[in-house]
Amino acid sequence: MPIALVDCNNFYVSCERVFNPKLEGVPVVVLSNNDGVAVARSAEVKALGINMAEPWFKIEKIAKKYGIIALSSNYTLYGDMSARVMSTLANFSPKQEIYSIDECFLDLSGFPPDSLMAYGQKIRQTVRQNVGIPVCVGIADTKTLAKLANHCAKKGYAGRDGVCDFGRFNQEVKTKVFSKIPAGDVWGVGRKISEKLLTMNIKTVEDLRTANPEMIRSQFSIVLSRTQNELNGIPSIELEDSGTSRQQIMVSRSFGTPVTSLEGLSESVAYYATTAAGKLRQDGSVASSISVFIRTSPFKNEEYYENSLVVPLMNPTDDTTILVKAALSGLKKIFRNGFDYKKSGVMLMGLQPKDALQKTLFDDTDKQTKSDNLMHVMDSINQKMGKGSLTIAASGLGHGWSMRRENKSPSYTTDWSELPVVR
DNA sequence: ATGCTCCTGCGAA
DNA sequence: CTAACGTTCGCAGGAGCAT
Repeated sequence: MPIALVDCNNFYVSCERVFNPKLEGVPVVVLSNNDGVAVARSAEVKALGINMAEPWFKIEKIAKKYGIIALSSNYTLYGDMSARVMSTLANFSPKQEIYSIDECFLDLSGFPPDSLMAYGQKIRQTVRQNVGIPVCVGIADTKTLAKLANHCAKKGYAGRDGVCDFGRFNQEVKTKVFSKIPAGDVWGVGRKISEKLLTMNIKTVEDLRTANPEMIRSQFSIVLSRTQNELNGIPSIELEDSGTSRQQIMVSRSFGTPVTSLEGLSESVAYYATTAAGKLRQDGSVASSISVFIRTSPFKNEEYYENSLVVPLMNPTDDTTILVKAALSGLKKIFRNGFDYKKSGVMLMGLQPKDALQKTLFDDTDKQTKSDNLMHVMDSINQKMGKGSLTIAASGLGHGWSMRRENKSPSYTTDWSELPVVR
């Protein structure tokens, strides 16, 4: 019955610290793409009152004063570190659900209940030793409670040394702990729902747990009902097998500098469609439609414009050239002159496994084989020579729109050419 | 009435 | 130099459409 939620502490910051010990003990933030907002903060930065998703230009003044080190995000590095953490954790349970880049659930059914604290410690020490990343462990009978236990472990509320097992608490102790935690800290309760809960005088986790279930179901949704069940120890969210492939692929970026022309937008859209098609082939899937969107900045005091369009594909495909053409045809229809565009993107939808693809009347086997060969060559060249070595002409070469990354660390684990030279 | 597909809103990391 | 505010994914529920 027990489930563990293992979550890496300040994951991106911790990744950077593994390779640069000078970052230890000093305030560090990692910024999002385009150096836009803070997406990871060290404990020292959190202590300064800097929030998640705080824009960098607002942090910058404080940063100078306190010597905050700001790093551009390096997703290649974090992805590789994540894979190492996850494979280490896989050894601790026959069933693992990788929930995000920095956390996973482990099924601990059948483990002796009184040994779980020690097991949690073992997990922490092993990950720290093998990968160098600090983690916290929360253990409870449902996924929602395991998340909450992890929250407690991180805050040091209850539990010791980064591990918290609710199985050791009786209801009285749980009530005491739950009464101190805001309802908004519960997994599945975001800004909107916690605001609405507050108007009903539901402030804490304990308030939510003991609220009238019929009222929760009628005033909110089936999702919050399940969350409430889980807070009461009734499992209502299944542990999923990782390995089920995703249902959509999204590639979008904000621009470093605004784009006004159709040509500029076309380059970006072609580039994103190319990237998305690569991911699609990696998954071994084909897409049956592609959606394209563009938008201006929602923050500027100018007229806002955003639009999107879904372009259906006659035959589901993983061919870059077809996907790029479709995306560009959609872009042409939604483009309006006279705007400063700040972002564009592409989404592949209706994904299905390529091998299960139904043959249609329009199928041309010879053409299909040629396309597959071309895509294979494209993928292997990009694999050998580095991402973006070979793209289609429509994506251009200048990339004046591409994002800012002023302070990126080297891709230590995945790119030889970025390793520092040692003499 | 019933069953779809599409779109939007919300949440999470 | 100024201005500058992320990305990707799943799910639920309602709208709109066809039958």
